[in-house]
Amino acid sequence: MTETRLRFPPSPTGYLHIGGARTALFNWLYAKKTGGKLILRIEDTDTERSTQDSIQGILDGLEWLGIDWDEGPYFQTEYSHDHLAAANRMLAESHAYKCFCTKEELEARKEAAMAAKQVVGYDGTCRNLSPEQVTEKESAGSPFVLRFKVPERSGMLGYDDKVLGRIEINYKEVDDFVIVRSNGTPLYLLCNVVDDIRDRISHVIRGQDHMTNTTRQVLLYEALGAPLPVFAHMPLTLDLKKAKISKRKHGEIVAVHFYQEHGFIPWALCNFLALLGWSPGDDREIFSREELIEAFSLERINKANSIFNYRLGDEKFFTDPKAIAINEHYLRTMDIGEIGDMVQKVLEKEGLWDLSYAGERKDWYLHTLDLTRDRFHTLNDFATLGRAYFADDFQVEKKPLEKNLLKFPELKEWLPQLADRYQTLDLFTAEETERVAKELADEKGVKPGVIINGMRTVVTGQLAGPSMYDILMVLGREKVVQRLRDVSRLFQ
RNA sequence: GUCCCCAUCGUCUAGUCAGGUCCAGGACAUCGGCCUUUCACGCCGACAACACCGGUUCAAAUCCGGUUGGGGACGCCA
Repeated sequence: MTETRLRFPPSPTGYLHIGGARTALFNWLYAKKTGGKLILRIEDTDTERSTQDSIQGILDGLEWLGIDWDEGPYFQTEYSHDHLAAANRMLAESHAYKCFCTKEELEARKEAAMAAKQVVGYDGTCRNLSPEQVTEKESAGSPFVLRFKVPERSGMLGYDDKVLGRIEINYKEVDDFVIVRSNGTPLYLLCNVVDDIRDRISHVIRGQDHMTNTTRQVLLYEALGAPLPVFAHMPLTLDLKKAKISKRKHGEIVAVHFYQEHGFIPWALCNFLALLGWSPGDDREIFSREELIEAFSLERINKANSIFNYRLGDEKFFTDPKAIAINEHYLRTMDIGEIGDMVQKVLEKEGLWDLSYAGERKDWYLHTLDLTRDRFHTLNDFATLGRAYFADDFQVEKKPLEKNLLKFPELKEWLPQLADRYQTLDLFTAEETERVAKELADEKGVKPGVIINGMRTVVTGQLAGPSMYDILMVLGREKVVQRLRDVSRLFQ
């Protein structure tokens, strides 16, 4: 069997979004699965909208996700010679013809067809121009485009789709499409096929929104005398209103960098994306890289579109709850060293990173992450909810402040007293600090919870957290005493 | 409007090709409980779906037809 060759061909007209990332992921998975190659090709023939920033954004996004490629990036504009050669060959072999219809004429005819509720498509006006007529128009300087000449055949035009099965359409439904613009530049339908042939692409995995393109491209392959690749059209990812997700309509929430900025673990996002439109056939939902590659197959890609269940304006569920759940799973179960590397970037960005965390305090650093990660949802939480572990300027949240502190005014006196006792403790251990805290509660005639929760609020700013005495050990006597003594500032 | 594709819990899905083991399984979310003198994690439990109509069959979520619904495409964008 010859090598499988797949490609991811983004057009650099914006950031990488999750739909594109998912397409890239599926292609990557299949390439890995079959021991083949993934080719990255930047389809930048839309010079109006392509930008350098976008190219960089796509590259960065793929790198962050861990989707690597074997060849490229190739740039489509660098192969325009190939595209034009193919177009000229088709013209010479009567697979294409010059069309002199102007945009205005086409527009008028289209509207007329719409009004008359007829099929909207090119009517073939220039298809049967005689050589003399063509020469005449050309010498008159009339601009022209090149149109593909759809064969006059009865019956059906089709292909076998790996996920959808046989797809067919009647030849008469396909109108003659433009392959080269009047300014001489080739169009997507053509470039894409020419490049896929040159790059020896064996499998084309793309969204179902390309299905009509595929039927027309089948004709192009035929005209160019090239064998058809295997086609697999993935279901689309829809928004809550069941519209195709797009950068323009959905903005940040569908951008890969949004997840990076919100503290997602890259592989967690890949894992989530893989489950959107594919399943292994059993109950597994969490996959390592190797497991996913092993389990993946084109046949198990779903036919039906899926909905990206994002939520806007929800603090905890800022995106699809399942994506967050998967992220949490990795956050709690991954090797703490790997988590440490990822959190380092977050802390650096927030100005909370200390070089000693990678040196003499590394054990402390990793222990702290391990202690707190069970309650967190994203990597960013270490710098926000967990800020008190790395800095003194943390915020005391309103809810615990009112519930655990202001409600008990006596704590203004008691907590500094506790600080004094901690200060003079022979051994600052979990057992000792617990004993002393309970002792104080006993003396004051309150439940230990009053002291403990007040202490938690002052020391971490949070309502929830790990075992109080574990926290004290991580923070160390000095910080604990200092924060407890300073409690009066919160009673202002 | 025309063509193409699709249709199982709120969401992601298993089951459909080889009809019975499915009064439909898992996950997320939600709700309840256990655990925890915090909150989570974890564990246990509950709620919740075969779009509709007809046909084939002893038997249909599964096969066939239709209806409805949803999506996509209809560019000198990619």
